[in-house]
Amino acid sequence: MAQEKQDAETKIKEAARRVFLAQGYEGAKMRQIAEEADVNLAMINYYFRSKEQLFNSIYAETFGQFIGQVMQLINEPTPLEVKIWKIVDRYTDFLIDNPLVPSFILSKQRVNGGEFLKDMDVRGQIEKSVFKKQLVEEAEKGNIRLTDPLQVITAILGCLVFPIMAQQVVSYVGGLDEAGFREFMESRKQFVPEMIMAYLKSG
Amino acid sequence: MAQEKQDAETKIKEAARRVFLAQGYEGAKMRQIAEEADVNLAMINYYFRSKEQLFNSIYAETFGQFIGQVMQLINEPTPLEVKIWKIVDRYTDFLIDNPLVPSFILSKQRVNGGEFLKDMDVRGQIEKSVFKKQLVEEAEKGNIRLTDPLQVITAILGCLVFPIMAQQVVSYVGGLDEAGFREFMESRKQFVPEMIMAYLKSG
DNA sequence: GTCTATATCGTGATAGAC
DNA sequence: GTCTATCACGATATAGAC
Repeated sequence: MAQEKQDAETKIKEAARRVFLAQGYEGAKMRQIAEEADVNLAMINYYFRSKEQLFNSIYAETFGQFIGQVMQLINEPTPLEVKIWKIVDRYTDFLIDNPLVPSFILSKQRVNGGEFLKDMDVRGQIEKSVFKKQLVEEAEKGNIRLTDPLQVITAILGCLVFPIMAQQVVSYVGGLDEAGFREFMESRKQFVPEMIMAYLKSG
Repeated sequence: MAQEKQDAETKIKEAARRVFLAQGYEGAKMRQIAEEADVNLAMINYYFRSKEQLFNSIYAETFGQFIGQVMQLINEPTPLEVKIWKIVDRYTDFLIDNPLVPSFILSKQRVNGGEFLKDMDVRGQIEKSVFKKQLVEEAEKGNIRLTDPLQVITAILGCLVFPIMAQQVVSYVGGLDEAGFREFMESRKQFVPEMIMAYLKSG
């Protein structure tokens, strides 16, 4: 019951987000967005000048949320092992709720993804992140092995993002229905942290 | 110097493969394929009846190669640990040479990917694969912990496929140029097997 | 701000000569 | 088999009334 009567701009953005996420830039049609927003086609060009600008607006927002999510998790002031479990847990939930986000972000990535990254200073953020510091400090203390933080982060993200993007394949191979796939992702919340910690504590 | 003068059908297929891989189904234009194949636009419709049939032809071929690659690696009659190192090594090389294949395969996946999987009996192949047998047998012998093979395979694939798909992001965050990224993937050939083995031998 | 009507162009596909 | 010319359609975008 929040706001039955949204303004046109909001309705357009929400519809555009749905359509772009599902169909991609080329696959998305302005007509479909207009229809789903329950708005005239001309209205979209009134609020946003073009399809491309509409897309960029959606993309920047989605990308920002995504990166913000990762940054926040990485910088939480909890001990390393607890944090890894928490990152995986929260991030998995996010992906289950937003399964189309990864492919959406990666789709335009090779076109102009670099700009967004620079604008948000993603590199600096990660460079000075609590997570990276912890990996170095714990290694110096001899609690874990010394590793490239980028390898670790990429492993965590890949282990969670990939099955989401390849849900159909994973489900088919494992003979899983929709509930079965969710179970698979749930048990991944345990598998992935255990794997990461096993590696860090080995060698 | 193999075949300077290819027949039109082959030239079209090769051009279509390049364009579809780079642009996706919607983004690819028949005119561009024709130009890159150095062939008239009408020729494409002569050999393949429509854009969709051309795409399906390319997709089936690419998907088949990809799955074949995985199947072959998984079924090699080498001991488990050696095999894991080998799978990662070969598969990484394949991805470096074909970085666009994963997103291409996953792009149409939610549309009709299921059919291809059934046609190739991917599920049966994996079910009776040497790799799965080995995971079970080694666990029974007490050499490794008991795990869901699907979790392990998904981890390996995710750890390798994700950085390839997200090359721009990874490179940016790590401050890597193209050579640096290749190095990153090379060192991943060691990181990933060590991580998997550390997990299997732990617990 | 919101609508209808329309301009303009790019697309996949085909007809038909050679 | 290969070409040129063209159709038919759907796309984005805009003009202009209200």
